[in-house]
Amino acid sequence: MVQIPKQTAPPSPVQRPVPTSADVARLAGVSRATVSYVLNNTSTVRISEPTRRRVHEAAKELGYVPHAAARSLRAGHSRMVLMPAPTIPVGPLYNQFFNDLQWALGRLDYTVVQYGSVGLRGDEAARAWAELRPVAVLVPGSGLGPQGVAVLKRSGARAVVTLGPERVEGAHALLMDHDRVGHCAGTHLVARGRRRIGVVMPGETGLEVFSKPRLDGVRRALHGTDATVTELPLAYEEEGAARLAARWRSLDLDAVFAYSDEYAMLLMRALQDEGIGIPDETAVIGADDLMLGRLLRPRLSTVHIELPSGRDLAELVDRAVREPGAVPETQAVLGARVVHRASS
Amino acid sequence: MVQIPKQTAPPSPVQRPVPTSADVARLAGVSRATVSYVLNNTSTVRISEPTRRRVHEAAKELGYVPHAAARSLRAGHSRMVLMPAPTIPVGPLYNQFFNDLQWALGRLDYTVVQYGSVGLRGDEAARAWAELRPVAVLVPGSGLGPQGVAVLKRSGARAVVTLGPERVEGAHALLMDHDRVGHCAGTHLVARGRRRIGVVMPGETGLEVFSKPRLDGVRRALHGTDATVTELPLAYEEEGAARLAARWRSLDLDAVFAYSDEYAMLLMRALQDEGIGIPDETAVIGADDLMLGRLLRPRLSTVHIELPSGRDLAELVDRAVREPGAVPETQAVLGARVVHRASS
DNA sequence: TTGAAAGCGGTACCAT
DNA sequence: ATGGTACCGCTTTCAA
Repeated sequence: MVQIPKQTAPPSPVQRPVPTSADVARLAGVSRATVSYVLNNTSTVRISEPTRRRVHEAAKELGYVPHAAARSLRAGHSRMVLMPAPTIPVGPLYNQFFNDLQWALGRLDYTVVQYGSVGLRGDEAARAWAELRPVAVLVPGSGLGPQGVAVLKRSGARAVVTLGPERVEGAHALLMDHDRVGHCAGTHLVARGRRRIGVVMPGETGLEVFSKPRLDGVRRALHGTDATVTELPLAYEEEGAARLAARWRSLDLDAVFAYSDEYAMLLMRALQDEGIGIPDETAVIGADDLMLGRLLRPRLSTVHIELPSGRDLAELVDRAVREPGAVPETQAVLGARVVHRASS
Repeated sequence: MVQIPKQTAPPSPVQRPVPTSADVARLAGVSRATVSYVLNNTSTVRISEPTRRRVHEAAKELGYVPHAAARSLRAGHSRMVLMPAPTIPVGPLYNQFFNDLQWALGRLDYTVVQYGSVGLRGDEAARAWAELRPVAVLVPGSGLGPQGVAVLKRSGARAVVTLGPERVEGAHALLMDHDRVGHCAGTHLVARGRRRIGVVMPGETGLEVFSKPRLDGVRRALHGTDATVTELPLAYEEEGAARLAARWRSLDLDAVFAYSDEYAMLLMRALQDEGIGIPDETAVIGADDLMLGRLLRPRLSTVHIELPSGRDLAELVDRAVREPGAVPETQAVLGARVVHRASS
């Protein structure tokens, strides 16, 4: 072999063309049809064993990999389930759910693809997704309107499922109404005799999708009682929490629903540093039932959120794909229950 | 194979066929070529304004959305950057990094797709990715071998970038060696006069990718000193932590590197419940520099990890795509530095 | 300014 | 048991 100093190395070492089934056919001395039959194990056609071997060998030698786009173009459909990748910080709860879902859909022979749609919103995004011709689209959060659903369906999506606060015309809906989370928390605090209830509203953008309904839920729980709600804007940083804690007594609250366990931890620490007794002076309850709540002292009361199982959702998707004409199902799937610990 | 007559009346509302550019052409009374010119704003060709309008109107009326697969099939390439979706629980650090990256690649007009490859491993997975003919593939973690890289390149990927502990032949490498994290922690603890150092090894499967190098890093830091390392297997649950804490004094350790801030919190709580003084009796240091560390008392020392900026990685990808022949770059990109707080 | 037609990589009919 | 070939939807010469 000739030694070539790396400096003079050609900028483009022969960029071999990507092998196609035609190349495999040529090398194996058969037709493209035969290659297709062999590599797909087509059962409607018999190929002799020697031929099969030659094809397989040729394919392996060339490093042949079929072209998914060409295949699905010809087939007129794909098994791709598309989900927009979340753009907001998303907790371990969702990650777990998503992994389950992915696994379950994989079992049903679907391919899950998370599509990064940064900067696109609403129907623009729907168009971008539609270009990929997914067989199903799962859309967390709100932001997809009936028009978006229509675009997707017209472009061949056999199932559109929203995972969010409200149903959208034409799409299946897994209602995940965070109102219920707030309602749980509110009901609990009232039942514990609390009357002046603060509700943390996180400052991070994008979280309003969750925080607003949770707040509304608290309000709903308090309806008909003499309890009051105070909104407490709070960024996820120590200083803000400290400032809030410093004026805490002037707020005259006897309880707070801290949006999530993480915000609860932030606030609890600030309150404790300020010498405010938990739960005596102020009860605190979080949400999400994360491990960290159990590690706080006092142990953090929380709202445990139950997401649908990945398997269930996968089955819904599969059903919808097989029966695209069916009336869209709508089911409330967000379970919420209080886990009472020491902080409330 | 049995032919299914298309006329079989579906129980569903008429499943209209997906509109194609031919449909648009027909409705607008022009050729498909013209449609393509208009919708793509092809600058090499002039189309009269009235025609443009008719085409746009027809497209809108039909709800036409171009078929990405057909397009890239014809074009011979795509702008898709593929990343396998992480299967292991991944922290806020990675999520942040990924969002940045996605945004930065979006700016460069790439489309980022996270591919759910559950159950596939190694070169099997590489094949599945290759079927999508992405222009670039970013692979976090180990698990992709030189063969996998070859498969991807042969199928047209112009850039393969690994984000992991070691470089892989043929691929660009962003070395994220967690050894350095452990090394930081170890060095710090030794400098603080600690000599009998425990290292938490998390029980969750999949985390060995990180925990092993971190352990090795601690070992490396202690090399040449008289300090000793003790591995401490620990699942992420209270009971395990309590059991570990119960036998803590018998372990005779004066410091512990707790793998991450979250494990540190778990362990710290258990140690404190056991009455073990932190940092006097045992120093504790975590990693990841999460907010929660600042909220613990004593405040948690930690190793701050610096991932490459999404923009940098995006630029690397773009460079690699434009210059596919270039020698693969290898750069260490994982920054680690101790944030000293009160727990050590 | 517009249209006809070739062809991207596969698949599945219909012959042979 | 195989091969020929017509598509799938789109872009892009080349001609008109």
